Amino acid sequence: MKNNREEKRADLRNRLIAAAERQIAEKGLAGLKARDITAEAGCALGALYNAVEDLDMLVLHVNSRTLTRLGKTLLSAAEPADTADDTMQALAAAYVGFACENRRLWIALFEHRLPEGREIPDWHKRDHAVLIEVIIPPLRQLRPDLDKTALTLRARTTFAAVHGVVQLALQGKFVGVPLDHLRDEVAALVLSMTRGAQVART
Amino acid sequence: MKNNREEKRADLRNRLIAAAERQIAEKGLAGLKARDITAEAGCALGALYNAVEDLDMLVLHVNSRTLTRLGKTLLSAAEPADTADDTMQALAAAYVGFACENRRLWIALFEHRLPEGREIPDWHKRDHAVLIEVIIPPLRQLRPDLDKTALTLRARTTFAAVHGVVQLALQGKFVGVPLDHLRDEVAALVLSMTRGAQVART
DNA sequence: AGGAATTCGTGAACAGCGTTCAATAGCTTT
DNA sequence: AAAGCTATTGAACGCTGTTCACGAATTCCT
Repeated sequence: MKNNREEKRADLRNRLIAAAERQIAEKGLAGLKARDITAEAGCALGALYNAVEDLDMLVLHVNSRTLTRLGKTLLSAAEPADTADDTMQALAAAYVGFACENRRLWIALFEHRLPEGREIPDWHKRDHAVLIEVIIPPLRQLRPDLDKTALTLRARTTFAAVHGVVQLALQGKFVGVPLDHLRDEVAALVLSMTRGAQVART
Repeated sequence: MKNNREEKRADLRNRLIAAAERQIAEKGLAGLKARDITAEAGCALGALYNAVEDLDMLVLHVNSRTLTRLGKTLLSAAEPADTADDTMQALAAAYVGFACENRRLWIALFEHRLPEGREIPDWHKRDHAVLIEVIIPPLRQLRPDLDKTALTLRARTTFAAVHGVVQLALQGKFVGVPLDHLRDEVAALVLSMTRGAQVART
């Protein structure tokens, strides 16, 4: 029975990730403490470092989970729409909705940073990709003149633009848009980007 | 001679802010340590807490300095241009330039967060205002239909959109635009926003 | 000018943090 | 059933920001 061993190991790992996720959702990334996590997961402090390399890596696992949920939300939001404009709007609206409903977890997604010199592991990078991939199909309709790499580049820019508005608003950074206007402003931004894309062709 | 007292006090304060600024520029916000700052400023550890409320507040002072420099950069970039489109492009380009040349200090501007429940003091909020104010004149030309509050709102959105692209690129967040395409992509975004604004009127 | 009063700088001490590690307990294999 | 290996434990470590009693310096008052 080697299964039992790996089973328990994976179980503890999941309990730790779940506890960390719950605590980030409750108190934010800055309020995440190793001792609280292990207490909630029902293990000793040191066990965390056997199940997972680091606290940072634990956060990355939580973030991957959040990204998976966000990806599903975006994919199902993109489906029913017909025109590229509508799809863009639906994606942006879904993004705003997810960020508002999962505020602290969403903030952790972009607030967290590895200590200088450490590289983000590939398995986590892959989970980010969906954010860009969902934008490419509608963007291709709007900009049939762009080739694949230019399209990817523009998709990143488009994502980042919407993301910036949401981020400054959600972290209450004073220069950010007030929360009750966030949806409308994002919609206006996306509209001007899609309209502008069709006119500009740059 | 009350002057001497306040003079020395202000001098130490400035040395502390300068040391913190230099160290953020060198090692980033995460590498900022109270002991290193006081060592560089030439005072004891405890003196920091007499000159300044907190490490957080020291960072805010550094950020205010950065914002003042950024504000000047933007103001002088906006001046010579004639059309609103050009002004917008000049502002965005100046913003990108400043962020790239003052990378760590610029990142600290948006990475730093006060512990939950603490409010950003007014003197620091005021220093943020310039980021929005420079956008309003050209935006008013593009959108003469909007009233003052709607204009402010749209200015925040416009800023946040550009900001988002720069931020994700500069912190190397993988979904971000590669640094060597940043200038072009921001220019393209601004173009589609200005063109889109003139067409959309929303 | 000189003593009193107030303020300031000092650095050891404290509490809290992430992380490590020798010892212990528990499972797996022979 | 015993040996061998791995996982778990929690005390201990080093580093953090912050505090505070003490001594030095400066200002104020007469």
